Amino acid sequence: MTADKPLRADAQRKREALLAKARELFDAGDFFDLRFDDFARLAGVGTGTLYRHFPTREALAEAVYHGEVAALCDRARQLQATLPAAEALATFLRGMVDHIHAHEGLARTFATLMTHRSGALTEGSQALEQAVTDLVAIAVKDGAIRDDVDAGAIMMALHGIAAAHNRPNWRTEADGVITLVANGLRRPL
Amino acid sequence: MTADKPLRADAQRKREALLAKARELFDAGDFFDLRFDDFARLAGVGTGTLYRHFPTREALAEAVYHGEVAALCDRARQLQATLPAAEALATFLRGMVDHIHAHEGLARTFATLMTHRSGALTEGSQALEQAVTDLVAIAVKDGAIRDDVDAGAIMMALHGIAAAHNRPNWRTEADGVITLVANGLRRPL
DNA sequence: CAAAATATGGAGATCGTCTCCACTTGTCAA
DNA sequence: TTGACAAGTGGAGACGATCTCCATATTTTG
Repeated sequence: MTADKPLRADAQRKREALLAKARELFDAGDFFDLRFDDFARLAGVGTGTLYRHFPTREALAEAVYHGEVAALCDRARQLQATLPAAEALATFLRGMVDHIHAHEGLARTFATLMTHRSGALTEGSQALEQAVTDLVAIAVKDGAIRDDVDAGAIMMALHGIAAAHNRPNWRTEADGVITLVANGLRRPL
Repeated sequence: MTADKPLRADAQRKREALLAKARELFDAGDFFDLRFDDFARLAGVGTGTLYRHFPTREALAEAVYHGEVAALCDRARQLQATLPAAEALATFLRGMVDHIHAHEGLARTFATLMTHRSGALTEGSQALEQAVTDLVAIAVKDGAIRDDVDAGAIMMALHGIAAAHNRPNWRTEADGVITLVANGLRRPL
């Protein structure tokens, strides 16, 4: 399911060009404001080619998103190994806010990926959710946090943060959410 | 700003027809899946008329949403008057989850209204946010909850809940978020 | 190096959204 | 009433974005 096809040389090249340009626009935040056809031109590729590689804008967004998610997951694992469970979780969440803050595109993807009901969760979101689930599981086992709240709830909160990234004082409010979550996770007396 | 124009009789009728049909589809959850032109037909109205009354899909959604928001705000005021502050807030939030659960359309509107960066917040959202802000302010004054978290953070969490309304076990997770928030709001030792 | 397989690009089909205006309906004064 | 003016209507078609299709180009394979 991962090693699909041995892709031809030029195809590989075009695909990479597409991804490179996408990443560029992604961080600039222009990605979602662009006509999809124009994006093809920008990347020096015909529309047909673009569509064959990435059937929809979201598919492309997700491909980019994938790299970022991988990095985030690594970070999660690293924190998990070096910090006490509850702290690892809190630090990870704050890191997510930083990341969303720094990468406009990630926020939008995160948001649209949720809004556009895609039925099944996308691969990227699942990986991220798994990372959170793991962090939570460990913290629970250590008795560091309450055990009656699902990791899904935390994902929801994160989605809220990402979806609202255009609010006037987003940063303060986002930090507020994290504070609430981190605090809310503490075991009730 | 409220009493715009003395609208003609037939115009009033058409407008009402539009709103009625919209409400119907809204609760069924079909509203956002429909071609906007087709919606006009469904309501027995020409496209031109539809567009004059409601220039965009969101405008119409918001008009419907408006009624619901009014009800929710009333509820907030009522709770504020009859319950201790912190409890009023928590109860209100749980009520929101119930409401979103019962009205598919509300959830979607809530979500798209946020995602589609409309720059300024819409009237409806503002009213709702104001209600939450009031509940928070009172609870803070009573010393019932911590004072370092903005009402905006709570709105974000709610948005997260609404945006994710299509997740498999939404209800459980949504309740989880509320638990986190309610718990997180308690004053730190 | 020829043939088969694979990929390309961009012209144009398709499909929602939205505008425009010739016509209908309501209002109001006489 | 009725005429004349204002207000509103509907739907054909302009528009703009997405996506398909296939004649052509490139790579791989034998």
